Amino acid sequence: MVTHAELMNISAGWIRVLNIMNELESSPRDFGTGDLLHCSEIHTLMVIGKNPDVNVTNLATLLGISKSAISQMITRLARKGLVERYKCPENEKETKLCLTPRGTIAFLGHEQHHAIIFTRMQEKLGIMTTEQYEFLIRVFHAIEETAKEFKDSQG
Amino acid sequence: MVTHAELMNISAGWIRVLNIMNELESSPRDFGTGDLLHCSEIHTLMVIGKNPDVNVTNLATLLGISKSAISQMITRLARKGLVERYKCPENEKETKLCLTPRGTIAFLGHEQHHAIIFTRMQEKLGIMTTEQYEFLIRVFHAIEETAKEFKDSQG
DNA sequence: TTATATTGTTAAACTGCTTAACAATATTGG
DNA sequence: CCAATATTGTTAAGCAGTTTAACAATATAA
Repeated sequence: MVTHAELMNISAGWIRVLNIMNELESSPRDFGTGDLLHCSEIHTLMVIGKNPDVNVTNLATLLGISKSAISQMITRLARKGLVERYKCPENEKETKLCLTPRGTIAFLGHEQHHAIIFTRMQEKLGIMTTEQYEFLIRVFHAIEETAKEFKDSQG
Repeated sequence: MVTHAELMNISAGWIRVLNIMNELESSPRDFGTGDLLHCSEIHTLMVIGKNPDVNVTNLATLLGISKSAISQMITRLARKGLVERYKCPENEKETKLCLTPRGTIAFLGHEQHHAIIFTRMQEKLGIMTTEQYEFLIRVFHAIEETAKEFKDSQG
C-alpha cells in the first residue's frame, strides 16, 4: 500500500514527463531527407504512410483535426516534396494523398527513430514481467478514461 | 517476459495517452474566477503561486520559455486581474510578480481540479502496491531520461 | 565614469490550429 | 432529367503561444 506522499510523487513525475515530451516535440528534426520536420508534419506523414491513398477528409478524421488544417499541412508538405496530391480517374472531387520517395525516406527514418527511442527506454527499464506490462496498460487506460471524462464534462 | 506485440501495445498506448492529454489541454477552463484560462495561463499562475515574488527572468527559467513570452503572458494575466507586477523599493530594474486574490482563487481551483483528477484515476486503478508504485516511478524516469538524451543529441 | 551586463518590454514573424465563406463535384428526390 | 442537397477540398482571416531582434532602463565593473 502506497502513501499519500508517494502518490504526490507520481503526480509530479507525470507532470514532468508531460513537460519534457512537450519540449521534445517542440523542435523540428531531420528524418533523413535534409528537411527539418515539425512534429505535426512528421505525424501527418506517418498517417499517410500507414493509410496509402487516403483522402483529405479521412486524413482529417484520422488525425483528429479539421480538413482545413490538413489542406494547409499538405500544401506545406507538397512544397517540401514529401507528399503528392492526385485524383483518381473515377472520381473528380476527392483529393488522394501519397508519399513521394523522399516522403517515404522520412517515414522510414521516423519509424527507425521510434524504434531507437523505444529500445533505449527498455534498456533503462530492464526486463518487464507480464504483471508489470498489465499494470502499465491499466495505468494508460486509467489516464485515458479520466482524461475523456474531463474532456466531456467541461470542454 | 513480455512479447514484441505487447511492447508495441505499450508504445501505441503511450501515443494515445499523449494525444488525449494534448486534446484535453487545448480547451480553456474556468477555475472558479469566471475567466476561461488556457493551459499555459493556469500553468503560469501555478508557478507564480508556488514561487511568490518571483521575477520575470526566474519565471522564464522555471517555465522553460523566453522572457519575452513571459512578459506577454503576464500582460494578459494582469489584464484579467489575476497577476500583479510590482517593484521592490531596493531594486529598480526587476519586475516581481504575485497573484491577486482572484489569481489565488484560480490557483486553488486548479489544485483542487488536479486532486479530483488524481482521485478519479486512483479509483479506476484500484489500490497500488509498493512494487507497482516503484515500477511506475521507474517508467517515468526511463521516459524522462530517454527524452532528455534525444533532446540533447539532436534538438 | 565610461563600458558592460542584466532585466524587462515591444514588434514582427512563425507554427498550427480554428471558423467561415466559397467552389467544384456527386447524389438524391420529385 | 434536373433542381436541391450533400460532400469534398481550398482559401482567407484570425487566434494562441511561441521565438528572435531591437530596444530602453537600470546595475555592476574596470
